[in-house]
Amino acid sequence: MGNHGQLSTEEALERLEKHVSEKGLRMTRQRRLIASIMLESDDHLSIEQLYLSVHSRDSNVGYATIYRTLKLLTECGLALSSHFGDGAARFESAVARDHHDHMICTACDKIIEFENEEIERLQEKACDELKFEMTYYCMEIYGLCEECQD
Amino acid sequence: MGNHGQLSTEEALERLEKHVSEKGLRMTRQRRLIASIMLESDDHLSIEQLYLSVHSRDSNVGYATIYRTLKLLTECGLALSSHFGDGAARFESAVARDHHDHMICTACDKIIEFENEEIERLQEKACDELKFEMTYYCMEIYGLCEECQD
DNA sequence: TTAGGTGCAAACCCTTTGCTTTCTA
DNA sequence: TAGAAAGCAAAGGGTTTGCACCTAA
Repeated sequence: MGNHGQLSTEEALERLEKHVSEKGLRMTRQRRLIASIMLESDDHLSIEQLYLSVHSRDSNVGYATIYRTLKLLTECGLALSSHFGDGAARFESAVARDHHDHMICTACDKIIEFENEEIERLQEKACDELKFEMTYYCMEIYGLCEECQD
Repeated sequence: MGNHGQLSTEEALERLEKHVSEKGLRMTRQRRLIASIMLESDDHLSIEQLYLSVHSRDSNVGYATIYRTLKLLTECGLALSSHFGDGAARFESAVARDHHDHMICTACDKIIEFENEEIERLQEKACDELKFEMTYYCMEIYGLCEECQD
């Protein structure tokens, strides 16, 4: 992992531009817009939420561009995707904050975030033992949040 | 969690029958068939694999019944679903073995299973602290397996 | 006998793709 | 100016649903 450190949106955009130009691709208005909305959010955005935000600033952008840009962002480590409960993917900034995990309430769909360095250390140890080279991981705990327990 | 203990297929079927009758539902040939194939497998079965197995024993069973039965099995804790890399759901027996987690090689799609009680203990602790009542969890580590590391 | 279940096909939803037009480098 | 990206709509893949017929209890 080793992606600790809160990059600013500008620094993240630079990283994206660098990544893009290294791959012989091009930076566009849409990519910048989508990236900055994604990076400035603290939430787990669904594609639809993202689409709506983007659309409110540039009503020509379509879903295809959102999907394509998100793929780019994920590739270069600026975004992380999850599939809580599943159905649609959700994305969150990978650089605005340290890695964290999720508890998902199956009654009200609330998402509680938590960090646990000890668990991360144990995961790294488990990977070492099995000679597995971790790129990223996700841990999701499903159950009932305090309010939803009968 | 607390679902340690290797139930036999028969015991698991009894549990399913009990669950089904408690809900005022009915036990059918198809449900028994799908459940036993699912429960006897050591693998992470895709719906398609399951469909093929089931179909080879009863060629009338369709996908709809597989999906509906799997939902039932998941509900009563006999099956667990995951979405490795995502796309299609995969299911595995929740009672044939103790809980374990997965490392998924993003190059060759191999799935490595591992158990780590220490991590489970820390998860429980994290839940206690946040007053979250865990039903189940999944931890997936993505990366490269030994053979796929350049 | 009476809900509930099955099977089939159509519907759905999310995501990807093909193609033409537009724009970055 | 060449080649990548956008935008649209259509295609795809997995999953769910509606409905007529069947079956467990």
